[in-house]
Amino acid sequence: MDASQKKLTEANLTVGYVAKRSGVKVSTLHFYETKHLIRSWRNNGNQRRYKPDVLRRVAVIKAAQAMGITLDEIKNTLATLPDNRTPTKQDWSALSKHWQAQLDEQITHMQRLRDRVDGCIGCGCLSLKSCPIYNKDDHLGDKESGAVLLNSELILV
Amino acid sequence: MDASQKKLTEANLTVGYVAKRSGVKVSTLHFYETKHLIRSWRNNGNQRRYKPDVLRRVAVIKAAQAMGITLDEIKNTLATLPDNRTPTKQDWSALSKHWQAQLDEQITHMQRLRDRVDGCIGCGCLSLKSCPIYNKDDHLGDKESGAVLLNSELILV
DNA sequence: AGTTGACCTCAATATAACTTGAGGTTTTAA
DNA sequence: TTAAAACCTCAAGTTATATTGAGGTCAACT
Repeated sequence: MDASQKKLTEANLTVGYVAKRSGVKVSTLHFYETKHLIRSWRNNGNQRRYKPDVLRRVAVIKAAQAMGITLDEIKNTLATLPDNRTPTKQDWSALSKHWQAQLDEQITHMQRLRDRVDGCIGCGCLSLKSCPIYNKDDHLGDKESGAVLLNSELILV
Repeated sequence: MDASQKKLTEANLTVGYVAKRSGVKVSTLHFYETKHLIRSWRNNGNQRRYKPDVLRRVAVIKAAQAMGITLDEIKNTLATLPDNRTPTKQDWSALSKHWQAQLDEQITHMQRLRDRVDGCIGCGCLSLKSCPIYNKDDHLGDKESGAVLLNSELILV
């Protein structure tokens, strides 16, 4: 029985093992702990020990980050997981739905943005009178030529 | 003729005007200038003056940032604009194509990620033997239960 | 001509998300 | 049993992207 097997059957993982398995540095795990994204307890020698579900938590954190979600938001969402017991299939599933909705939103936002970029930057009209997009839906008080960004929506005027 | 009209017909804009029109702070324009994202010249009193196309540049910078593109990458792309003359419709259009491709890539990435999250986190199997997704496409050497993130692809094992 | 608002520079501060390093302890394994 | 590897804490450093403030100048209106 090798070291990692032993750790796994005992279900208390060392920080080095978790780092290796989850692909993050030990310092990152320390950092996440100070941010209350993960938890550990200590052995007699004051070393951290983790339950195996920390691996899933870290994977979820990384996936959420890849979606552009901040650690603070991630912490809030992870907080919806049960405190007293190991998360179940249903718990993770609920989380998944949450991320999924967020991703859908982002994708939609990106698509709108892409279309705007296509329409407005691509248009390249460079002046108010000749901009078909601007002339189609005119709602800016200021009629000078130029460009503005309103609420993350690109508008060239 | 009010102040902004005067500035526009003279085609040299003050930093305050550009800030107001583009929706960023004066300090941000200073900052962008140190990063070579925008340019200005100085009047007799050492104050910045801008050509009107700076408004479009700033709008493009903001739009690109909203896509998750870094200022460094934006600078590189903006560098493809002509140095010697004011960008034309064709110039901006080329830029647009560049962003659009990037956005398409990101959207695809997000969609794949969402599907993974749906499939893998949502699956919630919590163990190797029962994970249909893992069992379908098994390419990890390590067969212990847990979770890893490989190349931004979420994989639970 | 004088006051007020806009501008200037440069240094410091802010936030997120980590990383690095120093100095010391614990665990593991030959 | 002892040396190496892994761990500990705490402070400082890092990168990106700005923002704020101090101390001083310039421009615009009355």
